[in-house]
Amino acid sequence: MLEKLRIYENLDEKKFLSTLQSNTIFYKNNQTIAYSLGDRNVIGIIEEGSANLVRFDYNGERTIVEELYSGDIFSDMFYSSTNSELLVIATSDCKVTFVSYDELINKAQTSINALSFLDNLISLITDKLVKRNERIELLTTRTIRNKLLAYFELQTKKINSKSFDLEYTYTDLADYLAIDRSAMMRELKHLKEDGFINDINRKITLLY
Amino acid sequence: MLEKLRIYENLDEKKFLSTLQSNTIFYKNNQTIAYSLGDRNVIGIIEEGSANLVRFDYNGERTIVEELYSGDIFSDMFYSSTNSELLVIATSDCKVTFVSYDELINKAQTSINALSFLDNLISLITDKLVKRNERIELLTTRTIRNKLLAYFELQTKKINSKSFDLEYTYTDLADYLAIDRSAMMRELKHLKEDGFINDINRKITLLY
DNA sequence: GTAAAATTGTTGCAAATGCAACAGTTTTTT
DNA sequence: AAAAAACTGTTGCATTTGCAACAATTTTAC
Repeated sequence: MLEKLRIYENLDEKKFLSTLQSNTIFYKNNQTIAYSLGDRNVIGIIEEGSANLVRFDYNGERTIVEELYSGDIFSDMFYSSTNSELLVIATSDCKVTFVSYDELINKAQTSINALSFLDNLISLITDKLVKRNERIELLTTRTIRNKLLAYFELQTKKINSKSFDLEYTYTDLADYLAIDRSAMMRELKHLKEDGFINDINRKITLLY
Repeated sequence: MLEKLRIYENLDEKKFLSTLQSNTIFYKNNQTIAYSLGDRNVIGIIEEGSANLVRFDYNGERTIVEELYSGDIFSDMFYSSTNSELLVIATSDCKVTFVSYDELINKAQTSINALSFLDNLISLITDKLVKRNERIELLTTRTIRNKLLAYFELQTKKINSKSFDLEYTYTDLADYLAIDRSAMMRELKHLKEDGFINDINRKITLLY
């Protein structure tokens, strides 16, 4: 039995979805999830599986903007339309439900389920905002060393321990911190040499 | 007569605020706006005036995280509590109203005003998210030249014109892009020399 | 309207960073 | 089980960037 998704907390999911004109679609791995159906204000919910929100630069280069897992939501509402083209691409077979935000607001007047959904929606959006604020805090430090240390400190603070397992590959971490991978590896070596950290296969320990 | 703030759109502000235990406080310029009153989930609304959300690093250095103007909202909900200390400091005499998010959700079941407020709240939060996404897009480009061009392109796309007036001082722009100011000035000169841009006191024009 | 503070514009220099390239390892695919 | 792909680890080198410092200009405060 699957755990209840955060977006459906405190509400009767079946009843709620039946009152809206929601639609649920299954996608195969690597398929593009077409969610920008002309009209804005549609919210996609990853019910099962995972997907990536990716951006294609003018020169065709691909960047992962956000990794989406079961329970995550995505929407055009969160991205400026002036930016480069964004696509959501399944990274595994997945099940996605779409609901209309406008309809949701209408229904919230009469449906306690819709109101709870709205509450959960705010919680998920503020979570995204928190994550973005964290990332900006990392990106605005000026040196690779500081970026790494800030990232490591953030992780250790989150789990309240001096050690943690890297959730990214080094390649992806370099991407997340927007730095050159080889330069990052070099700095990582310096941090070890200078006794700031320990790194035993993917487990980072802060030594200060 | 003041224009209606976005957060109060489609609702009777007076009636709405009277149903909640909201409180409105006046602050003098440079005063600290204490909003983190132990309990989380309080939303502050800048009714009049302006303020800065600032962070103090471990070494005491001050960074402006967000500039708040009339109509903007702020809340602990949007920031990870593991981060450094955040303060809201008035940058002019201002009037701030605080409402409890939890109370708001409760009231939304019965009050159409509260529901509209919730709708507006989502709109303002997603706006913040859009802005953060934009900033991250700029911060993840690798060179000063690309940061500047990306910023300039974003501005021109927004107003659909090749020219625009800088909304920041150069000092602040360097801060926003997280680059050294003097290095930015140097690169700006190169961009002019190479015919990419024109800069006639604060008015930037893209020449491509 | 004058003084003080902030911003702009510039430069030399040292340090940090990105780039390119490649070998070794691990993971994924077929 | 073999082949392909992705990731890790490393280095030399050129370039970019940050830092420090200062004069000139503009803005703000009293």
